Amino acid sequence: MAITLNYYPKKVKRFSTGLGQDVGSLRSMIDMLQVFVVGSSIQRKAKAKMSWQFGDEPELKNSILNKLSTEPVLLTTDDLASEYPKKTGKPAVWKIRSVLPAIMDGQSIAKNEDESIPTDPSGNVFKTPMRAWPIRNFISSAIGLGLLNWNRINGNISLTRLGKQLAEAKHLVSEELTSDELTLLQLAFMSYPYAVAFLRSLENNKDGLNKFQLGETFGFAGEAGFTSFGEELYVGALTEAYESGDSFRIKKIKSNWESTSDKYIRGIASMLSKLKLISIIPQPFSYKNPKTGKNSHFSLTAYKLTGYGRENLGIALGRSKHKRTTKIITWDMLCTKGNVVYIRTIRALILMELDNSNGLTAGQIANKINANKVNKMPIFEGTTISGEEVSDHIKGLNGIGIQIDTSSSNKYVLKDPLQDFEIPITASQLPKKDNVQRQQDELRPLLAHVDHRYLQLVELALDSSQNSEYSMLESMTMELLLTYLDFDGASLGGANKPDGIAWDSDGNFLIVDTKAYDNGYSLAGNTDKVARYIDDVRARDSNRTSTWWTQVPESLNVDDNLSFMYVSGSFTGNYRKLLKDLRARTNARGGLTTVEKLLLTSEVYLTNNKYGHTQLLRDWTNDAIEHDEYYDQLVANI
DNA sequence: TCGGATGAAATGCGACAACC
DNA sequence: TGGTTGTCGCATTTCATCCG
Repeated sequence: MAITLNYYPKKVKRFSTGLGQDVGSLRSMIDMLQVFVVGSSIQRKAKAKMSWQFGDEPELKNSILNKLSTEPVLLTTDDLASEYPKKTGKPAVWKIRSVLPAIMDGQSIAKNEDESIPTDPSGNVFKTPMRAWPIRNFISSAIGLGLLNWNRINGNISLTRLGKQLAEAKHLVSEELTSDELTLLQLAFMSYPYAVAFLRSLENNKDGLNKFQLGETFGFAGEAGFTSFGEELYVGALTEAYESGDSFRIKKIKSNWESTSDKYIRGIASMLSKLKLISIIPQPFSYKNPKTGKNSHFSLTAYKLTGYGRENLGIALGRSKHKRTTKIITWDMLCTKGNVVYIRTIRALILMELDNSNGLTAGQIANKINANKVNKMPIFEGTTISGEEVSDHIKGLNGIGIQIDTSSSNKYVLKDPLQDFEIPITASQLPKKDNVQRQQDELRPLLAHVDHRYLQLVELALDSSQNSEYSMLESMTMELLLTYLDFDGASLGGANKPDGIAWDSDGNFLIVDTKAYDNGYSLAGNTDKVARYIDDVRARDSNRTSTWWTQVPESLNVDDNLSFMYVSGSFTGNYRKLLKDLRARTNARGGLTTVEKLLLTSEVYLTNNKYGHTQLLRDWTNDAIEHDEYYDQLVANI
């Protein structure tokens, strides 16, 4: 499924992705990408500047330098953009405490707090570093453009494949783009919904549109976070100022009368024009000149589609022979201000329902959302969605560049393929979600290599009604071990036999006991059984009732290399003492493994080459049994 | 103007009190 | 008494215009 609901146990770093207010220079954007390329010229420049400009935090500096030379380069927003706080009325601090300020210049000459001018080691004055906020906007836009990845769990930012291509393309130092860069960036922008929306608005306007006209339909128009001054107000005030000949007021209006949406549009326009997709033209407005009494005119900047723009729009919209581009949507783009979790969730669910259908009416979408399991979440606070609300949201989604058409039967149809994205929900927002789904949602984003059907283990481990001699929990657990974790062995089941046995080419032998209990598995009364199995395989006595041990290769040293493992959803009772007794009694390593731990260790095993059977068996038989005792460490290794 | 810059509002977060 | 909720003050994030 393209859109998934993921549950996060812990707080995740907040970072608003998709749009950027202050992004103008594409050269800075590309330079930023090169920071992620070990040994690139930009990296060398960054390191050189960090050597004298970095604040007095050697550990922080070394940590960043280390990350810069470790492939793949992974940096958090703090590593990339944090700054020393600015004091009101004083110049921004020129000392840096992150990497991007080292290569991204601000607009003014660096000043000390007392307004004196510092010099660099060569004795020259230098530009003050770009502030953290504009830098964050660059990162945010690069994520929206599919050039950078942002990992919500650990906050790491890394290059995408396209980002790497662009970072390694032929470069210039000036703002001018090489043809390689132009090609790659045009491709990126045609997957960037805002840019497509922008071009689409211009398509049928031969005379071009100014930022206010574009603002009427741009983004979630009119919402907080997408405010526009509006053409009427702006042009009206400017006409008045011109007619009264008030040049101070003219200047004031021109430089200050701009709101969020207007700013976004100017930024996107600036980039699209550098990509040759639009041209910038003057749009005249007439007024009566106060001195001459004749009609005169002033101009606003307007934007017009170029031939390249029309061509690329055709690619984005899948016209003629082209296939529609996949549009990049992030959860964070779906609302920026106010009750964001609620609104983003609703909008994401609308997209999800449309993505899963060939067309739905507003009422049908509302019904589906109201019936959705996540509707039990407190973030919905028991409210229900109406068809009218759905229609409003869809209008906004069209505004950010996702094309949702209305069919003749009043059905909404999603035209764009969407890149996979997630609806992230954190623990505090979901206190009462039932255990199974909650834990599955929590694990899902962590499991990149383990097949997600094994998430069923979570459900099976808690459902004691499923217990039988040949339980699903047992067979799935053994299937995981034998199919994915490179063990040989068998799923046995039945009386007087272990649930499962496994061994590997290193000579390790493992007895697996699984049991499903909704309230946790207690070892009390369940240790004798496993002790007997251990004795069985060591004794190899053919007179015993069960001779399951004949399946175990005789080459294995079951006296020294035998381990046992209990698998369940959770464990209760005084299991530490019972486990210790059992280990001593059998002289074997052994432990209790929750299905969560089983899945996480499996993921680590499949992810990390250095984590083999030795580490796997150690983790299955150690004393880290409760969630808090293993979770952080395992997740850190994924 | 372009390409960011900025003070302040909005929001999050830890700690500790208060309240079932 | 224990677990949840309220709140106070500080920290971080994001706005909404501002500006050299």
